[in-house]
Amino acid sequence: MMTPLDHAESWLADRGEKLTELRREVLSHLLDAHGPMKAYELLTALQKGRPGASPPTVYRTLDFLVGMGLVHRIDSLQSFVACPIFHAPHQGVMLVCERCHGVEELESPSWMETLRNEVAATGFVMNQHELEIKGLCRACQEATA
Amino acid sequence: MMTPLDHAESWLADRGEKLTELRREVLSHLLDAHGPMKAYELLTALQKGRPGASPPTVYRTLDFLVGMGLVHRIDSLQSFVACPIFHAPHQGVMLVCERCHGVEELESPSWMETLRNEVAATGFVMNQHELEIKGLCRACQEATA
DNA sequence: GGAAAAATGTAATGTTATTACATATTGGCC
DNA sequence: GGCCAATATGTAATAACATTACATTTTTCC
Repeated sequence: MMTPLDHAESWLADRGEKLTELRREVLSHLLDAHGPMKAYELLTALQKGRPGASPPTVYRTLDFLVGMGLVHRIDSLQSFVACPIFHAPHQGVMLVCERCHGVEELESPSWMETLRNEVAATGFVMNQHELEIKGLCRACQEATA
Repeated sequence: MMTPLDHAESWLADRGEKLTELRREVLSHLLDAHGPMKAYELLTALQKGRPGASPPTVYRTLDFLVGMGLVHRIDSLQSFVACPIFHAPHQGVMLVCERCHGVEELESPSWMETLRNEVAATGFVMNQHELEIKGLCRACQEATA
């Protein structure tokens, strides 16, 4: 049985990087959360087993994981979420629920190419396709109704 | 000649709100900047003529202007930009240059409806259509090349 | 002109993120 | 094994961003 952490490890190995113990812990917390976590929430969690953990500990590790595509930063929530689909490079679209702050990730939807073309028509070149779309997830629509 | 500030004033009047002196100053600074400004940059600018200005002064005013659609918050830059098109309600797409941090606003592009429909197909309802797309603006592409 | 609502002032604090430098760990090479 | 360089982590301080709570002033409207 291949766990998400195992996947992450081989994903990194393919790129010449290592899943160190610290990185493993951080990613593990994010995976367990099943949703976005704040940097300082992660810090508190880390400090349970690692008394010396400090902000740079967390931010450096997050920078690495985000750079490798294992974690996404959600700007509008100032939070971080484990990427559920890191078996391949992908273009993520984040659906951010404004009520519960849950995040669903849509992989490479069909309109991405249209979007890219129309943006390019203005002379602007998209680098990064992490779009955040805000709204209400299904559960919160039902709860609100 | 109808200045942007005059437009803003009548836009607010139509909605039963006022462009007070403080709001006018903040919006004026944002318009002059021709690009995104940080909250504390605005604060420093305000303090020139208003010694008592403090963080709440700025954040409250920005909240108001954002709420009225005269200003957009750019989450990825933690900055605020005057909206160039507040003559009508619109769906903004922000093209954020990763090099110069300039922001161009695209009004209601044609793929918006497709996007909305495809997102809706997942059970998620979009509330707010302020998308941020990161990349390189034309000028920075040329400078880099 | 007086009460209620809206806007602004003021002080303190909370939250998020970075800088700069020290130490430890790993991996290659002889 | 012993050394060097590169990578990773530890540590202290501080910078940058944002909110809370409450006081005061200004405006609105009867």
